[in-house]
Amino acid sequence: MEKVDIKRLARELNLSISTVSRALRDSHEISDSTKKKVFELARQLNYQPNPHASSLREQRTKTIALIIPEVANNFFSLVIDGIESIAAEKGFHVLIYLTHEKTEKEVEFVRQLSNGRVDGILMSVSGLGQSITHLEDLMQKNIPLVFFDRTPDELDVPKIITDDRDSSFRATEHLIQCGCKKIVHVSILRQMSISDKRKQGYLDAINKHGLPEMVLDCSIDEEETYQLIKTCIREQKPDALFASLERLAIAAYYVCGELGLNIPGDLKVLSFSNLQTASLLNPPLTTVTQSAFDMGAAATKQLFRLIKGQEIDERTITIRADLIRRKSTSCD
Amino acid sequence: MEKVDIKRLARELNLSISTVSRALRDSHEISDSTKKKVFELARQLNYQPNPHASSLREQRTKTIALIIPEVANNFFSLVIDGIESIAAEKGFHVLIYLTHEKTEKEVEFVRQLSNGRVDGILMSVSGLGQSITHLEDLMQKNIPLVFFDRTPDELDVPKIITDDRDSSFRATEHLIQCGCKKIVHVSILRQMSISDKRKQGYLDAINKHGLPEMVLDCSIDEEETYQLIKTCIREQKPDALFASLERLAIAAYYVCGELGLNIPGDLKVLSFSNLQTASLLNPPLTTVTQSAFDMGAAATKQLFRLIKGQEIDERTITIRADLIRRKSTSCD
DNA sequence: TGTTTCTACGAAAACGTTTCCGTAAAAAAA
DNA sequence: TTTTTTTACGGAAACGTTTTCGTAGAAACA
Repeated sequence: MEKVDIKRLARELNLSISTVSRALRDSHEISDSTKKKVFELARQLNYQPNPHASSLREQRTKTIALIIPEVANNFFSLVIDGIESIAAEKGFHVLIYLTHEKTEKEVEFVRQLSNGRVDGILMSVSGLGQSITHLEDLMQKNIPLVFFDRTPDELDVPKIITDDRDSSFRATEHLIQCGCKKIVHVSILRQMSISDKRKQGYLDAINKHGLPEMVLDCSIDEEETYQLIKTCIREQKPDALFASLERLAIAAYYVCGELGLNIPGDLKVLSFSNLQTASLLNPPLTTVTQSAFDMGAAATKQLFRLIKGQEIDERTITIRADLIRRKSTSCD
Repeated sequence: MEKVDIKRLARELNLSISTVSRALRDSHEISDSTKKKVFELARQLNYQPNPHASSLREQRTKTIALIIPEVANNFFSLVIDGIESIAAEKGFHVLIYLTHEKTEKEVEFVRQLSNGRVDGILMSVSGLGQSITHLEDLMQKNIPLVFFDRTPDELDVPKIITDDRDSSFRATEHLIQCGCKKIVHVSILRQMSISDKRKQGYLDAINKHGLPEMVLDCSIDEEETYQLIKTCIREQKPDALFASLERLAIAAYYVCGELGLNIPGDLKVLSFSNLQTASLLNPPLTTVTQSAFDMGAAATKQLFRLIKGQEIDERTITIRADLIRRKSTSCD
């Protein structure tokens, strides 16, 4: 089957390549009659322009890249949904890269993207607190770049974030209103600004009400985390556990199962989470739920503004998270 | 900041473009001394080749496309993980497309990919039973193509599937062994071969044991599905519900909550599902769990074989699903 | 010494587009 | 009628690579 490119169309129609190209792009320089002929043949042969040739010539790719730590995670899945909805609408393609929380991978991906592969990059950084020179390099190259959720504080870049401190504060006050006196905040990845903000919201609420600060920093390792939580619950006997991440709450549920503790009777549990089945858990889990889809959509819209060269008014967009009260923190 | 391309390297080193290109690709035609010089400068200036120029010239892109119905779904999230793990290993890039179960979108994506954008395509089809001419077109163009999970029976293509019939049979027998006599199989998207196979496994087991066939076909609409399940449970009073899809089991859980039915006392529930939190539900849900990560990885490996032009021995790879027994089908 | 074979490199074509520039013929203006 | 403008198109350069082909000079061989 012979290849179908512009050259072929031109040959079959006895036209020049330039004329065919212009006809396809509906240029005013081409007469309606030839346009019609070109369109007709293109349709017949199912002509599709070679995107790499176009990208090379036009110096734009209609493609964006998404770099995230992981995908098997309700938050990021929903974010992808939001991103895709906007990208598809604009006819853009989306490349996806998973760092698995490894900065080296992030550095490598960024390097790969630094020479015209994409028109812009959306990113939720892995392991913050690490070196950010690769991100600075990217900015220097003037590649449109938008961060979401996990953003580097050190850089002045467009970002989409959750009201982490405030929602954490509200969540903590919810626990306090339920009568909890010993609330432990469980967190991970201490280098992440987002964890810090959540912890800060907790601390602010705790201090406002004169309660004791109880903070547990876990590691990345699942098993170690499980043991830490177990020891904490057994020895410190908190009456509420506020998890900064979904997987920490899951671990807490298992620990309670093992220790024979009743939720919410013995321990109230609350977590940042995007679990769709939160209300089906035993017991239904009270969550602080981020609008993940909206964050993805907002980030993408912002990125398109940058790509189009438009000035952006708000460099930081904050999207409110909702506290959804369920049985794991019920008061009776 | 001046652009850094091969031309720039050549100019600064007083070499020709071809020599630089060859040096970068470590050709034996270039002396070690010049190679060293070229590498050094490339490193200094952080040279990255323009991928579109390479793709255009080489007629290969080191990019694959993934077309799936949705991403906010545990199964597909894990599949993506599996795909990415293999792709990253080979230095390939992954484009992601979501059809949201709409065949029109699938057709459009396929059209967009039909002219050299990618080296191959991985796909789980949307709404089977629809027209498949767009897939036939793709095959005619000789674009490497591998299907997984939801595959079109009509086409002779490489595919990765679950042992849907067999695992469904085993699951149904598990319910029967628990003493269930009125087992209803709930399914959706009746045009999907995968649904058919699951239903067939159920029917085979039911008939083998001389029990009544009870089949409920739901629609895509969430609310309608909910009502159908509710009516079915109330009027037909099954003692077990076998859901072909995760979301149907979720709906069943809600229905039972509303009707005040006890799981597993009044109704045992079992479902195909990749929910990570299945064991934390109330009650823990017995699942038939596909090895989603492995399916993604296997599909990608298969695709790479096609891309390399290797003959593939097994055109259909079946990956076994596991029945994980939990409390929702407990016998006591 | 003369001939052949390597070695190491340069010129240029090619990949498939888009667009700048140029120009006949037709139309409009003078 | 002559001049100017417009219309509709063709030629060729350009995007940044890779690779084919060609060739000086060095090395090997006779």
